[in-house]
Amino acid sequence: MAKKSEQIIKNLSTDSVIFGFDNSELKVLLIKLAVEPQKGEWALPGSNILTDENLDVAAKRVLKELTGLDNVYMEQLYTFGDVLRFPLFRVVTVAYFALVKIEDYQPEPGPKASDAKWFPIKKLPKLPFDHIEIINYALKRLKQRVRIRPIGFELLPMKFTLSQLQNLYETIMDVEMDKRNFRKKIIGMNLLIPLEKQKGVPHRAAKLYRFDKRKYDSLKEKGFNFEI
Amino acid sequence: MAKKSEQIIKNLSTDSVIFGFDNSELKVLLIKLAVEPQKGEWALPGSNILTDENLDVAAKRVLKELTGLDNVYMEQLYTFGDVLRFPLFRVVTVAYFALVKIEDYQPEPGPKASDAKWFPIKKLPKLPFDHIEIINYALKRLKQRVRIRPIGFELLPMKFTLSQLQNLYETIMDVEMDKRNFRKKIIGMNLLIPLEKQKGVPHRAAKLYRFDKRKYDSLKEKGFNFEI
DNA sequence: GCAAAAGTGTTTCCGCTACACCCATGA
DNA sequence: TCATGGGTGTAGCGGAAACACTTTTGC
Repeated sequence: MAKKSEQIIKNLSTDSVIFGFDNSELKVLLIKLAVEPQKGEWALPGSNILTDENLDVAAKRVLKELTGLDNVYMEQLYTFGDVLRFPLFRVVTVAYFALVKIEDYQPEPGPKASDAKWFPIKKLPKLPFDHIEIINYALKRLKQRVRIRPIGFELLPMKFTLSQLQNLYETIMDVEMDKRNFRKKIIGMNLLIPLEKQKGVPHRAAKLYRFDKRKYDSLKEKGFNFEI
Repeated sequence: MAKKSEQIIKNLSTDSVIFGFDNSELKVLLIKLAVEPQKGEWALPGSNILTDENLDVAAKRVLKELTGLDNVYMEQLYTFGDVLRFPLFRVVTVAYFALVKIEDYQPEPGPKASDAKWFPIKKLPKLPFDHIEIINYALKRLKQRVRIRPIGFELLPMKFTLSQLQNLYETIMDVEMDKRNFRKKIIGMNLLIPLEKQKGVPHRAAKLYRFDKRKYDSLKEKGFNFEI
């Protein structure tokens, strides 16, 4: 008999849009469904919520179970509940979005997924249910968030160059930026800690930086606004 | 026997934070619960969602049933699902926030509510469950939204003066603004249509305006950003 | 005529934009 | 030595902020 802790809420699920960035493209992590219906189709990682499990916890658990990912930036996105979104019965899904340092992570599908793979946001496969709508909503949210909160760093390796950072912003926001102005602005915020230089690149080595989260947190309390 | 359309989803509900503005204070509409548990307590209007009813539709229906309100600005806020938020069993609630022209509305409690009343946001009664948390979240969202989308107008009468508008912004955002700068900015957006003057006020009569929604919608398509 | 709110311009300042060339490194 | 990206400063413009007095109206 199932323990109480493994009872699921029948009409509720969680789905996550996981973004990664590989220095040139924004990507989304999808899993190949291993169970009917829709077996074999690529979809957002998602599953049911347990009756004694908080929503955020459920989202994290599902992510871990299906993709192996742990300890990533996650934020509740929106709740999608169209009556017809799931064909068999009514399922309302609380969607989350997650940001992953793509280099740190090699997809490892869990037991309920037969595969897990990064897809460029511009070349997504056909997706079941309303998953494409959820991804589009997440992308819209990401574009907004990245401008006003320093969450872009969640998509970069711990140590990154200013060019990588600029490239990230340009890709997500789909604009071109002036290199000097971008650097002035970022450096002016005093939230980056300069580190050593790159090595082994076939051009002048760039300085590496890391994001000073502690400083940001304390500035934020004093009303500082991150904005690019 | 209940029609299929009246089956409820047991573990899901919707709650709404309804804001109103009476020219000096921001207020929230609460209802007095008419059924156990918590009978007699003031709370956010909320109820179950039906199995064949979209979330937005449910939120609107519940609002109408409990408060008589119809045709108001509504937006999904966040989904609150703490395991312990409801004492009897697990209930996840999809919260909405609504903006109401307070002058147009005299509270009329529906059959499931024994009373409905506006409370100043700074003088709320003790609320059950996590309702205070939901209100605080809604307030935070309102403060953000009002700066970047012209939804403040939803809180004012159709015809309003610039001072009323400024007062609304000052109250919501909890700041003081310079009258001349405020007027320059607002008028400069060209989104207000000047109307006749006030009558019967014990001081110089102010010009009334109304918000040009059509114009805003077409500007928005061209990429215009409302921002105060 | 007085109280109360409406209405109105100008100056200053700061941040955003535009813009082009030299440097370091590995191949 | 060449290809590739790294790194740097300044001038001009425009929008934001600061600031105070006159006007209209009802009582």
